Amino acid sequence: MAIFQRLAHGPMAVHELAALVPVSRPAVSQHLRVLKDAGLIRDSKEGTRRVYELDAAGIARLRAHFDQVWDKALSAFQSSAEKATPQNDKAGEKDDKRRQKRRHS
Amino acid sequence: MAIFQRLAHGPMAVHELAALVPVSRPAVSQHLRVLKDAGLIRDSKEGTRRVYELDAAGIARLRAHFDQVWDKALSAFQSSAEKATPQNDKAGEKDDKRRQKRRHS
DNA sequence: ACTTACCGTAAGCAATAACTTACGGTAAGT
DNA sequence: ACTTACCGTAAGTTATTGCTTACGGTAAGT
Repeated sequence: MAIFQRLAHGPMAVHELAALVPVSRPAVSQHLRVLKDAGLIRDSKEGTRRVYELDAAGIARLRAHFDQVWDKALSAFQSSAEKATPQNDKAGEKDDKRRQKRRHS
Repeated sequence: MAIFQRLAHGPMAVHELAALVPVSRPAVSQHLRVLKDAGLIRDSKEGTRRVYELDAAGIARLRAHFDQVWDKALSAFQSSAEKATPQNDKAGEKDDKRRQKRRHS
């Protein structure tokens, strides 16, 4: 996470990243590897260095996945809440705006 | 996660939940404890049973936190990407990058 | 060509997380 | 009162994660 947040400030090489976190350089490489496998970052060779940067598409994808989880949880929650108290289901519609889905690019 | 998603289908008692996941009942209890400490679920005594259900406010709170992370990452990424390609980057890019070779650390 | 700078991967180890069994405790049925 | 059903917690074990050191490999400077 700390590594990910650091990359949000701009592309960086591995040894620069390693200087900013309290772990060794190979450890940073390993973190970068899982982030890359997850599609959240990309890398490019630049001389003997290897520069990593965020991958906006991958981040958007993960974000959409989480949004789906939250939406499903919240909508199912309120439908079951209505079923539990069938007499007041009119009072349960107060959060219309929260159900409004976020628009992605 | 599997336990959380199950609770999205409606409130449930512990032993019911345990029947749906491939772990023992105490393990489910421990997971529920973590989720409760995180404010994502609530529990209510119902006879000898204990029924758990999602906590909409806690979920919304976590969702907001994640949204903030994504927003920060994507916006920072965009600004740095614009700065990296103000016009055509073939001309001066190599020089610029090489210049900060071992300035740090 | 050799040396330097950077990097990824493998192997081994320590810390942590996740699970199981065992136990005790409360509420309801008989 | 006893029994049954349900549950949380503690203790101990196993699996997973996260890190370090060690090594080899490529690109650039000399």
